Amino acid sequence: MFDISLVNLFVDKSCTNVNFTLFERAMTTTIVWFRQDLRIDDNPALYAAAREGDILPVYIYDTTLEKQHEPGGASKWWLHHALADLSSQLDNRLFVTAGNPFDILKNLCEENNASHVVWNRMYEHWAIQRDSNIKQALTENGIRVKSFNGSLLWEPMDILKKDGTPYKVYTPYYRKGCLNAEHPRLPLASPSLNILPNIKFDAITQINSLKLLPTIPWDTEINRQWRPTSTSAKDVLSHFINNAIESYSDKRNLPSVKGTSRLSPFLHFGQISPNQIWYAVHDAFDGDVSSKGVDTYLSEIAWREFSYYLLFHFDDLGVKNFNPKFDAFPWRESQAELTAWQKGQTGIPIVDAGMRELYQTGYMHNRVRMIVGSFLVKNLLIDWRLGERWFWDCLLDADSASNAASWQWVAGSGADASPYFRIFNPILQGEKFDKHGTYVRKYCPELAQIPDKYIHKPWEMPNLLLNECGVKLGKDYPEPIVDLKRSRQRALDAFATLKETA
DNA sequence: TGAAATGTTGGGGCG
DNA sequence: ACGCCCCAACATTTC
Repeated sequence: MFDISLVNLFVDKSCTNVNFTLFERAMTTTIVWFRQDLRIDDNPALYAAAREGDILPVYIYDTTLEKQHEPGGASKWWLHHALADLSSQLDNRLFVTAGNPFDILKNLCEENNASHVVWNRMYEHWAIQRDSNIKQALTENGIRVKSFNGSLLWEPMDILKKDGTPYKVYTPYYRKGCLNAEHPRLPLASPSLNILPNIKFDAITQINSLKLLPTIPWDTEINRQWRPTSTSAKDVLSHFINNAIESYSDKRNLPSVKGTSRLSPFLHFGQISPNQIWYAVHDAFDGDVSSKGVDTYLSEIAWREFSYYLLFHFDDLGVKNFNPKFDAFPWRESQAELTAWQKGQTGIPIVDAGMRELYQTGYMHNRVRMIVGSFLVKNLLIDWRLGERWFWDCLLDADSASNAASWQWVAGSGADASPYFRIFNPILQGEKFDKHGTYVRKYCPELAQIPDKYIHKPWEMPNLLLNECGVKLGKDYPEPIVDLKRSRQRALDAFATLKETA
């Protein structure tokens, strides 16, 4: 549960309207502290600051974070490029540095005679606490501080049940809570900026000094697949709206088809806002968003909101079972099996293809995320938190809210979770969503010659035929590390022990 | 936003 | 014509 006084410090409802007036004085210098809002358009903090006077745009790589809150390897890669992009849009006058945010902000205020600091809010508990402390300390130093909502359609504290408590189930949260609440803020125009100081930084050197890029070049495939700029985010969005959204509900589950928007990393870093997405979709369909594909897509955007909502109201979502019954769950410990899963060497083709896609490209198709998650938690009985950590390190779109909520959902320990007995059969999932093994063949090329009939279960193939396809199980491709049928039963048995103790 | 086990139905082969 | 079995196809229940 959250501390209400902290929330009050953190929230200032008076500035959630579009037509806010930030400060009384006509001309001021305002530090805009960029965090996960790396865009110029529809940026409430930047917009408010620009209307009032000069701005000093700053990005601080926070070196005071606890280890588990530091961005993972893939995230850092994206951040590097997103910062370079933002800086170039700010005429190479984004001040990039690393250290303790409070010290840096305070010094910058003094050096530049800046009297105001603004930022867009984050919703992790540690970030709320950090930001509250900074706000208080700066205020005590005579500096005025305002925070804004730049990353959510609906503020978590505004959507509550009639009894004043937060929703725990997605559908009523979205359909009753969100859709009946005030409409989300319309996207803000790009402000004209008067940036101080009037010098250009060597942006690349500054950003390079954060050492966000990998020392060994594992990012070649990632470089090929992604353009981590805010311009690219808009292109990706309009391409999705023009070409794919209407068939979204049919194609979003097919990992060999680009049927999803692939906007998640842009959203995570705030290179595009949910408001921009929301209204671009509404505008494209003249407000009629009732068709299957469009409705399904918007409800996925709302799942992201729900994840932030849960993280805000239940701040240890990423580390503690939402359903405490799971605290007694008999997780297995097997480093060998965890490693096999991480490296895509489980012997189950659709699982291995997904894990290899993740490792090679920094991304995994959503349907496959569910399949590999179910496999880790249910077939291997490995704690969902270990899966969460691996995704955190490998995903370009790693996001503490979505990651925590989704893993708890998969594990069955979360709010509105998939019931524990819903155990995916990766063979059937493969046959259903990757019928011809296109996806498997792409990421498991050693299986490329295997016919459709056996592509999701090569161990059932007669040895003679396997030889013809050039595959020797246990050598070219692993034997399955678990028996699917037996491990399914083992999971059900393990789950049954919870029921008895409950 | 499951899968497997179990139950039901109905057509066709066959004695 | 009839009963019986088989089994696919679908529905329901259970985990």
